[in-house]
Amino acid sequence: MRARCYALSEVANPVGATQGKRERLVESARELFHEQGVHATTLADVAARADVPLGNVYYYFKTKRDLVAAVIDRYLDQAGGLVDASGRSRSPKARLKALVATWVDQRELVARYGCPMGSLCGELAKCDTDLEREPAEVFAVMIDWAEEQFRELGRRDARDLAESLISGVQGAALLANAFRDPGILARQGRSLDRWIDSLTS
Amino acid sequence: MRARCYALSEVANPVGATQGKRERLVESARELFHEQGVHATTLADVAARADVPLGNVYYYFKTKRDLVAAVIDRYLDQAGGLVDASGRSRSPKARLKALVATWVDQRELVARYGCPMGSLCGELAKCDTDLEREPAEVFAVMIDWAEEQFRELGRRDARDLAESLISGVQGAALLANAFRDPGILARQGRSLDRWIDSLTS
DNA sequence: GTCTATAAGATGATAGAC
DNA sequence: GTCTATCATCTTATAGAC
Repeated sequence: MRARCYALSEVANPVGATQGKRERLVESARELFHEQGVHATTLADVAARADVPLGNVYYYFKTKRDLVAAVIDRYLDQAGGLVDASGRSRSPKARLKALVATWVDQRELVARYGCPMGSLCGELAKCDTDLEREPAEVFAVMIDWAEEQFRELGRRDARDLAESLISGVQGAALLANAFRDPGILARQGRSLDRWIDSLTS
Repeated sequence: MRARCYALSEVANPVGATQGKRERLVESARELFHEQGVHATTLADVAARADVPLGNVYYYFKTKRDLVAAVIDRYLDQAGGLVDASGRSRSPKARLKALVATWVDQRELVARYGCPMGSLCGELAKCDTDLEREPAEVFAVMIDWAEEQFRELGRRDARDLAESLISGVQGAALLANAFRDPGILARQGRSLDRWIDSLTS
């Protein structure tokens, strides 16, 4: 919902003076938060990557916290898109495996910097701002969606299974990052696929 | 190996003038890194909790990086102890479940601040220091140990299973932390227990 | 070994010209 | 709306008295 507000202001002035500066700032921040972490990323870093003067950042975001919130909103939208992208045409099992594949396909990036959402979540969970709980919403979107799929499979324990799935992906991402080894994510992805295939209603 | 060196200097002067100050500093740092994260924790914070004047910290640790390294070493020792603690008397399956229980028993703390080692690992993975890979050693100790247990069960795919186990625990810890819900860790712990029980050689 | 004071540098945020 | 200059603060680290 918050995301929509931001999007609207962009749409209202698509090629105007602001020229997607806000958009560039958010994307630059998202990348840098992933690569270096929120705390280690300065507003000067973000401004430089977005090719925007430092002082101008504050025109778009009153505080650094607001910029972080905007990045979370982008992930929220992305999670929604990820979930929508799994078309209704295929079977629930295929859809679940498609979700897992999203991480496996990005295993090089994940091994280098961790899961974008997972690492952001871990970092913000330790913050004193009012953002601690926000990234959990992103996971909630994915878990809810996975739960639906498991329910379509006729599983009563759909919620548990959904938590297991996301939990498995996130754990694999963490280990892959720790060891800088994309192979861990690939292997765990195959394990999860086999697990999904083996499920009976 | 690094851990032993530090320990020796303590043993050499168990109740001397330094009076375990170094020990207090490491333990305070460990707690604060867990609660707030490494980046957000200042040496002043550590000094205050350890009841040591700020300037004195630098007598024990030349840089903040060195203090972080000492905390990792403590986790390495702890991981070794955790693994040793699982006595040889019980079955491999019981030993594996005992490992899982270690996290489940601490679910309140994990839900609040995340897995101590997992969150440290995630944070350091993004660092530019030479410490990025260190926390992975802690996981390596646990994975190697779990692999042994699975091998005793006669599993050829012991390595994969060991990665799945630790990955499952870490993912559950991450979600529990994101949602501030110890229940997730409890449920995933039960799932992992059932999974271990269901394994055949 | 212990501690105070402070230097040196980085960073979030603001004021105000254009 | 845009951007420069700068303030105020925080944090690592050091110098040097005791």
